[in-house]
Amino acid sequence: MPGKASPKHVDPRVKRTRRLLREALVGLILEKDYAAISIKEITTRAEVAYITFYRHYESRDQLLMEVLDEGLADLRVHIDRLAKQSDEVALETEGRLIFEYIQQHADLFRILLKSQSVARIRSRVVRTIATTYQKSCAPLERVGDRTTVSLATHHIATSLLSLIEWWLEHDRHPSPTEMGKVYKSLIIDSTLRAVGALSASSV
Amino acid sequence: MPGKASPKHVDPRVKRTRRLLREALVGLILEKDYAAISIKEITTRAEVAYITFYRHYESRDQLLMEVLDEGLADLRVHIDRLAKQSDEVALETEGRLIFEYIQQHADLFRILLKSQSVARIRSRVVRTIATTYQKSCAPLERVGDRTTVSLATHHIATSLLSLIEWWLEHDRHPSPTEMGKVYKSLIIDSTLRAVGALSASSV
DNA sequence: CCGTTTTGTTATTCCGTGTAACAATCATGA
DNA sequence: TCATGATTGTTACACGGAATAACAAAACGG
Repeated sequence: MPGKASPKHVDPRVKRTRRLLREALVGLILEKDYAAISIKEITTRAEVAYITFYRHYESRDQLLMEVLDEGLADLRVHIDRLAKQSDEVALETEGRLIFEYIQQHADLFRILLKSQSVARIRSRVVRTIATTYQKSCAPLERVGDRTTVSLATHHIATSLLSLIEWWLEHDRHPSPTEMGKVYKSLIIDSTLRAVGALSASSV
Repeated sequence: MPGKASPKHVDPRVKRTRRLLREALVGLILEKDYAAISIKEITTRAEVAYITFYRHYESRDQLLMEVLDEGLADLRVHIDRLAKQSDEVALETEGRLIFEYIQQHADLFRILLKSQSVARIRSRVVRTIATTYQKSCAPLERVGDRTTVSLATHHIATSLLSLIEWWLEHDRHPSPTEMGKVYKSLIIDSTLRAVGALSASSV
């Protein structure tokens, strides 16, 4: 993680202010369209002076990034933990666990999907998920062709996000167990089979 | 198409103004971020008075809708024409034709994908494509389960958009012929196979 | 407790939105 | 062709948010 060094003891006022601003933004995103949220609205809800926002962030997007980075780091840990078991545990179970996790963190995912409307953030999330699968999915590692791997991981990442979006929009109707089956057959199995067919015919 | 009746003879000044505004927006979207485009910028480039914009559109998004509706109507005609041949022509060829079409209309698709950052517009585009496949894809019509069909068409639509995005970002590197193979195996074949497996196990 | 840092208050500048009134221009049919 | 209605341009205005500046008040940390 390239960036500024993280000092051990941050001023408690700074920690508090940043937390209040993050919480305010999260609340607002769940209530209304992200594009319609003003800095003033954020600071008012956070019970913080207007200028204080600019003392910590350059823009609304930067604050959103910080919020999502926290959530994605958590998600990544979760997926990585699952990936280590992927040889033993069936893919169907892996899928079920993913959707159970989403169910428990529905708010985070609503924010994540809502903020897909910000192009930069969307591509960042896609890249994060794609990288995770590239590292964790053994069959993909064995494919030599870089283009095919790029295509496949991109497809998996966007398809998974799309599937999650569809699920949340349908009030999480099919159970996580059923969604696990969908995840396995529609996303993972399908992609791996297609990758096999494509690398055989040398794309 | 529900809406206001379309009179045969529109005032030429109105036609001209709306065309100028559309062209100005298209040019601007190709140059910079959609969110950063102001009404003033649009009217200035269109060489039209500021207030004239509001005499024709309620918002920037509405103008963008009009731009995309034109392009999507064209695309839809193209896809429908392909669909009618889909029994005779192989899916691989259908995919090749789609990507050749995209290559010829790269600007339109760049705009379409860029404007995905507007949530409302994105879901509208997804719905349009999904509906097209629902009507034209024979194997999907035979599936009784409405949830599965909804899931499958949504998956096809978002996957296709995602694939197009990936392709344009990679400078249209694999040829349309190769992309046709990808389209067939990664999107259509995969989805249909998965749908078969899922409806068999009754999702 | 005192110096440092952070936060709050107030004011200011700039820019975009959206509306209104009136003048000028254009289109069209009698 | 020319009179009438519709469209466009010009100017002005109110409103709100973005972003910055200067100074006062409060809180931290040693």
